[in-house]
Amino acid sequence: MQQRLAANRERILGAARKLVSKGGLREARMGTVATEAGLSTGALYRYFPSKADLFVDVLNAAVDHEILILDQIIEGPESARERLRNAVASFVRRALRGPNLAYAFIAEPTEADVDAARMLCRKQFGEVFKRIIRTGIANHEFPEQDVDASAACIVGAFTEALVGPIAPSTRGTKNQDRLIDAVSSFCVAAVVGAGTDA
Amino acid sequence: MQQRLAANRERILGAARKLVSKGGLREARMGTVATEAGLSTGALYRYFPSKADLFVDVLNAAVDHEILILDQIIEGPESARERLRNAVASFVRRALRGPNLAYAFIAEPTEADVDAARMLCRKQFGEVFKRIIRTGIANHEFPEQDVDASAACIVGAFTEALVGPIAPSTRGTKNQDRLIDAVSSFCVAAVVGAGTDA
DNA sequence: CAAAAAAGTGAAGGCTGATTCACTATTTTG
DNA sequence: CAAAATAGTGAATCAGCCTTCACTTTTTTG
Repeated sequence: MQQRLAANRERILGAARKLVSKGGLREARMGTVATEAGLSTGALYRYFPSKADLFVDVLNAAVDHEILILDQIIEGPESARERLRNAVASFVRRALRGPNLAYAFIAEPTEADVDAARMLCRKQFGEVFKRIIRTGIANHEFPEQDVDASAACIVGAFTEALVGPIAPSTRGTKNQDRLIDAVSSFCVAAVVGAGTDA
Repeated sequence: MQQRLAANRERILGAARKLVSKGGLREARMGTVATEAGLSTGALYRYFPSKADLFVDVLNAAVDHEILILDQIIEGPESARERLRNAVASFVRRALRGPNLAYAFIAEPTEADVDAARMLCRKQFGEVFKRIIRTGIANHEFPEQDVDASAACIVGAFTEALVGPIAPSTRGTKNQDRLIDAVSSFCVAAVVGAGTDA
């Protein structure tokens, strides 16, 4: 019975995740989540106090997972340049593969409450990249640069390349690999060469 | 009397612009626009068939203006690298100065209708950057690269650096200049060095 | 097993905000 | 100037959705 409850909670989160990854927050209705989870709308409110709470949970779970993976890459033994490249490539690859959850999510503002959480998540991603950049500067792989700005640019760059309207079509594994490579090359080159031009 | 009408239309557009640049689309209500313009809500609908139409007009006007400026820079006589740098710097500078209209705008999705327009605008910006990149590749200033991806990355990068939550605080002219420089250096370095790392 | 507690239901309520419309005010026209 | 046309008003309407709640069903407890 405890199990039933826990299972329900999971089913709700799963349903919410699924809906977001399909149509974005914009199209995620509480009613649909309920149906998808096999419950009534009212029941949702025994598990989550509000829509915002539910989706903030979904968001955080997804992002935490992603951050964990990035952290591992960042901690690796390779050169900073290599780690930076891997981090970006990994993020992009995962975004293209899996049902693009965190990604559509990260790019799409909505109600103020969820939005606050979203911003925090982007900041978290930024922090990860700041870390590698600092490391690289410390051991002279990268030139001195505005770390905050560079991190913001990196996050912005791959986000736009992934979900933005400018994004090239990502049909086919061939194109995906090409995109992964293009985006990570872009970011690496930017960080390696930043400041050069000042 | 024709004048009165034209003037009203302008006042409405102006009010809408003002509200968006202050609080974003999210907080722009038709009623507020009306008040701000010195009219009643009903009157707005004699000038624009719907909220979406009104704001699409506002968006397009702002973006057209911006594109025009970018185009001029792109057409200039400098090296491709120089023009790229100038284009990015100009965009960022203008965004930081003026009431950040197009910018908050470009970054913030809403109803499907307006959103479609927003995506088109981003695409337009992308096109401009593709153009310089192609030029630079043609005369061997830049290495071969995925032009679509690079353009997407550029637009994403400066957008995030400007309005994203990662964006460093831009209080003070000093910081602003620093940011302008950091972002344009980042983009130039990326394009100049892209592909190097493949 | 009966009573109490907990979980679940889904239609009704409420809120926010765009859009409409019956009406008034102003302007044009003959 | 009277009549017709056009502009403008703003309260009422409508729509979408989240949230609540009076009630039913299931589970726990003594």
